[in-house]
Amino acid sequence: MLKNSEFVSKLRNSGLRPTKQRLKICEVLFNRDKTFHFTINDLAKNISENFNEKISLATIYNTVHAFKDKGYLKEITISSDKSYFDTNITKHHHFYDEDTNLLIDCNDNEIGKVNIKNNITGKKISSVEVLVRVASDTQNQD
Amino acid sequence: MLKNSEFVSKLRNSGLRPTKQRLKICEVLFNRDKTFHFTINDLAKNISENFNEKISLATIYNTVHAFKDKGYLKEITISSDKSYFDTNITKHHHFYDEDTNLLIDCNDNEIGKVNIKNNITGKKISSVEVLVRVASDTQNQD
DNA sequence: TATTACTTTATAATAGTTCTAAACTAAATG
DNA sequence: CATTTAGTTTAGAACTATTATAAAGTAATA
Ligand SMILES: [Mn+2]
Ligand SMILES: [Mn+2]
Ligand SMILES: [Zn+2]
Ligand SMILES: [Zn+2]
Repeated sequence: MLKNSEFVSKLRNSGLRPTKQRLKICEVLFNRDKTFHFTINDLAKNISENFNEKISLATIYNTVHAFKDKGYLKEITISSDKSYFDTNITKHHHFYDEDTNLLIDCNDNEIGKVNIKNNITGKKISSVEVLVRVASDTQNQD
Repeated sequence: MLKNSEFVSKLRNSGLRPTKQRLKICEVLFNRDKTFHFTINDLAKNISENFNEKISLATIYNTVHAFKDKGYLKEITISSDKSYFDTNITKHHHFYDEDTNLLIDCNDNEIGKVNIKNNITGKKISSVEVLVRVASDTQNQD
């Protein structure tokens, strides 16, 4: 639940100018109680339907990628034709509901720590992500 | 290391006609000692460069998806713009080398069993996949 | 205020993938 | 074996998510 002036500083501190478009996107993404997952398309739709402002799709892409690069968003890839972004930037894992196409955060009550016994020689681990695909009992359960 | 007549039965048993194109793709994918990972593009290139036969890209897509549906291939999604297929259809996890863009299989010596304590109510787990991204020490380590 | 660097925008380009429909071929039928 | 049927391959078009372009606009700076 941040407010406008805080977004201005946040952007300035990141070397990003606080433009009208970026502030609107900040508001939509970060001015909430809970984190959430979205696609670029979700975000574009949200802005065009719920606000009078129009932000070009290119700007939405640019801004989301800029926010990702600055570490304010994480990208989660589920299927090759859809990319999700996550306002929860802490290390966490996901359930993916194949019936609803929704991502659901896991916490440590749900998935224990992943035990990596051996890493590739000469390489550093940049991330560890678990994806648990779920579907209703009556569906195709590949 | 299967041979042609075995591929013919395998395809027939799956309800797929053993066409020249499918048998060639079987040979390229399954007539080897070790499993491996590939993209559609890798496969198309492999066939066009190493064999005299020409298989249309549409057929390669069709066949790879048919093989996936029959459970002879697994699909692994790393990034939204590239989809990998895996001839190793056992449950296993992956390292992804961000420097080389290569997928590397993990076995139980490398990643312990993932402990899922609570699943979503009313849903069945269809898969559990761990992806460990690695990069060389000197790279950007997000 | 004037200058500069960055940003937004519409639109074009790109690339992976899927669709289409005609030609082709394996399997089934008689 | 000849015919019929259903499944398959193919080139190319279409589709869709994403990125590139370059001109107009805006924030920061001098
Ligand atoms: Mn795509
Ligand atoms: Mn794409
Ligand atoms: Zn999340
Ligand atoms: Zn693998």
